[in-house]
Amino acid sequence: MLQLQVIRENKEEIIKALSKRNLDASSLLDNILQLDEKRRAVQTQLDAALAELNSLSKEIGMLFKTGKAQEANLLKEKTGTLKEDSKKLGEDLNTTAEELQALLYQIPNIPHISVPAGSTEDDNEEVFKEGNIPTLSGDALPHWELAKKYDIIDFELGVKIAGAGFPVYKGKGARLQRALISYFLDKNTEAGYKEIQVPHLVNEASGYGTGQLPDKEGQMYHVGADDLYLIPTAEVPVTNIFRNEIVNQKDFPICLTGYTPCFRREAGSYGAHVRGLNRLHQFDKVEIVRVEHPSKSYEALNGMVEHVKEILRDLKLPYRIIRLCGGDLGFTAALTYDFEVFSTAQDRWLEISSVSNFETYQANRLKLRFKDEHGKSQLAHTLNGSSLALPRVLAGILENYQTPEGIKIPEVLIPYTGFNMIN
RNA sequence: GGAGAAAUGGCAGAGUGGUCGAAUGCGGCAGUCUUGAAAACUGUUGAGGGUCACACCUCCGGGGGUUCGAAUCCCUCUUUCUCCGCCA
Repeated sequence: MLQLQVIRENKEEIIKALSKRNLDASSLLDNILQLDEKRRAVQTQLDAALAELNSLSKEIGMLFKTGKAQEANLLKEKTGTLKEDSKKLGEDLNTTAEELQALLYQIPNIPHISVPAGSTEDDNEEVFKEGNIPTLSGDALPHWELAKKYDIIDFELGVKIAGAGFPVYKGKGARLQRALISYFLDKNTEAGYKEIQVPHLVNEASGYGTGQLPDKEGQMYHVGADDLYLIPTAEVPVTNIFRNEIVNQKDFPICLTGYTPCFRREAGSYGAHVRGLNRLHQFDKVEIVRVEHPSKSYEALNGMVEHVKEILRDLKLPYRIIRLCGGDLGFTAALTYDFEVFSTAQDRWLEISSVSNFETYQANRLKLRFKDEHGKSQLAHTLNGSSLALPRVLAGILENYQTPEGIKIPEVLIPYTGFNMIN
């Protein structure tokens, strides 16, 4: 959420920046500024009424204390209309503030200066590419065929138990997945991220804190009886650790990593591109989250990008990094780098990580602040990234590491799997 | 699930209708002293709105009510603790 004060002072710049998202925010911002002005005017009136009421009350108290009950009772009568007024003003203030809030929730984050203009993923900018794309024999299979061939992932069984998009991992498939999780967590821990385990269901306030609500309401599974949401990413519970917190500046950088399953309804996305592990309702992910001083957040973002690179180098997977264009950029992000692994057998790139800086957008919703050197509280910056999303890494490994004899296991994973071949 | 108790500032903990945004202790910050540190002493130290700056307003778990006046009384929700039951 953008800060009102920033909107007040930079309306034109914001409109211009948001046009990169193909959004014309001018009338929205005008409405906001108008409501903001109204809100402050009503607040001023209410404050004045309350101030008078307060001083009358004090006076009455004094009069009673000194035994002048008659005078006190006279004053009492004067409070009636003041109370009525302040009640009305209070109601007016509440509705105005709510309307204002609802509008503020509709504005996405301002794209970073480096974000390219554009409307679809075709306008994203490739910024880095590394790794060798293996040449596979002609009978190379996509991962869903390999999964069947070696009996390591059972999609049909998942359908029986839950539905499409809930695969069952079996035997060496399950073990490989667990190995990846452990490896990622170890790698992140070595890089200074503190491992934590968090709830997999979150309340509404948390959903608003990181911006999934109200923007992506329909994308999350909702448990109606308890009014909780299944997390679509660990970002939500992990970042919400800091909701309503004022952290110590000395604690920066705050670096956390956590493994969670992720649940996404993925309403409306069906078709050939979602076969196999490509798009699931439930999948595993290891996430890294950082809370940073505003002056350090882009340095931190680059650090996170380098970290994910290193993991992919370790796994010897061919990948590229793209900078998302304005049209593809997530609602809450200022700048996002996506990592994509080339899946040889499918002949396409699969997104396996998304690393973003949210600047103060989430922090403003979360009320996540820190005390600066002058003792003033300021909004912190939040960042996060996947390191990594499991299914597509798994797909990439299965497809790129397949041989006529079976699927080889990347060397760094062998200590975790205990085997070096799926056959 | 049943019965009871509680929720106050970073933490601990007072405060049962008026001058309480809130005693006191610890912690934090600044200073004095010291070669330096510790100790001791002194001062300072919640958040938000509002203002050029003041004034002023709001907040004692959330919401509502009583009252001229609520941290304090009432209702309700949530959470925590104790006991009982059940249970991975």
